[in-house]
Amino acid sequence: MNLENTQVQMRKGILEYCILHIISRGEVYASDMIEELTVAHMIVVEGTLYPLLTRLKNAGLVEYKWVESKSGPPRKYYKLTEIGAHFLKGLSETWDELVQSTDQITQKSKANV
Amino acid sequence: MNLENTQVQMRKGILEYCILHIISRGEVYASDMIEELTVAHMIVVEGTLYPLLTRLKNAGLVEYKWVESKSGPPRKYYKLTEIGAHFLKGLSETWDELVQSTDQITQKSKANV
DNA sequence: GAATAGTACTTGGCCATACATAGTACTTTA
DNA sequence: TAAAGTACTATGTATGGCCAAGTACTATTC
Repeated sequence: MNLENTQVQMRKGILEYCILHIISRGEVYASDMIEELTVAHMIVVEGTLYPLLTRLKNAGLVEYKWVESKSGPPRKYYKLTEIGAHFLKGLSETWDELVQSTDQITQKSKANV
Repeated sequence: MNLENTQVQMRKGILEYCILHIISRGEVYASDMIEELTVAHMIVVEGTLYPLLTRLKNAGLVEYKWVESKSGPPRKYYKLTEIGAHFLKGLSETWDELVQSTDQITQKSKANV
């Protein structure tokens, strides 16, 4: 039980939420997502992202289309489905509640952080 | 992939953080913790909490003493060790950063939620 | 045009954790 | 002594992040 591992555990589920949000803002492919997550200091590697995207696809939350690239193989550009948009809404509420519950326990208030 | 399962995934790791916080505020035993978590709308069941406490104990983050009860078997009253207090501090920073990163991606600011 | 490098996506295995469920142990009460 | 309640323990399942290796396509270089 080390700090690094706990950080990994904390990311679970949250990553899915973040990915859906990124996709909801416009069509993107995997490398775009990794870059955006990295900018936000949420490190993600390919081996995490690609399986996640496949799960989202299989669950019908996202869909993609192949787009040819000038510099390499074609890319999968993702966008949300209606189901995905609905799911994301529910997830947002869950996240907000979770943050609120955690703040309550850790005795922080969102107002003065 | 349903909402309920994702909620479970979101809780992973965060629960450990909350438990350490609760213990840091004074000596408590398992039922106290479950009650406090329930009040904060973070549902936890015995099968989750007890193994977690055992992990924390084995990692040296918490210690306990047996206290006899007037109504039932003796209870384990937990408190943080020095290592645990230090660990909790690191976890707090991780959590704050994670919330911040997520807010950035979801385009919320903590100031006006 | 064959070899090399770069980009994008895929797959299999490992580990940690939440949860359900069943079980153990102790105390009080009838 | 049996029954009920409380506290803790143990086992098995499923999920998901991560590592590492691999596949496939394109462009570049000789």
